Amino acid sequence: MAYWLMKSEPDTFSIDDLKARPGSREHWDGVRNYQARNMMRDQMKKGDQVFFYHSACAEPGIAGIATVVKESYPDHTAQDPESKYFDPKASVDNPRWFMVDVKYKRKLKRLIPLKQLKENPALSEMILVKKGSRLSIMPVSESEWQAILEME
DNA sequence: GCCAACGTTGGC
DNA sequence: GCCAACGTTGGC
Repeated sequence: MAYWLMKSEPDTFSIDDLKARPGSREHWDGVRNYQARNMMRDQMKKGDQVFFYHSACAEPGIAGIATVVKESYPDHTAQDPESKYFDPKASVDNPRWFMVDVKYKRKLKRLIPLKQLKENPALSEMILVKKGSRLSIMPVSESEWQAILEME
């Protein structure tokens, strides 16, 4: 089992929104970055654990935990001209973009702010805290996962 | 295959 | 809303 971190803008889709979905599960559509896509498509497995990160908001940080419940399949929003994620280069034969399904597990006891993640020496190598990193999906090592849980 | 121009992310 | 840092696009 692997650990991941996935970013979402809470104004669009927050941890509470995930919890409120039918079955508390949702497909993770809209990823339009190749690095993030490749990890989702090739490496994310059912049962993997995910930190749900709130980005581009007043208080960026880790809000909760989700579980991967369905492995990668084509992101249909890429083929929908009405979608803001529409990609004219995507097709049924060449979907180009993929997504997984995740299920709400729990919220952390408190939101762990990015600021505090940056201050934790155990997390100094985390992609999230590296300058200029914009990856919306990234692997988290087991030691980083544990270190973050200890900050709860 | 280079690289300038453009678009996006996301913290602040 | 600003803007630094990246990623992507497309002309050549």
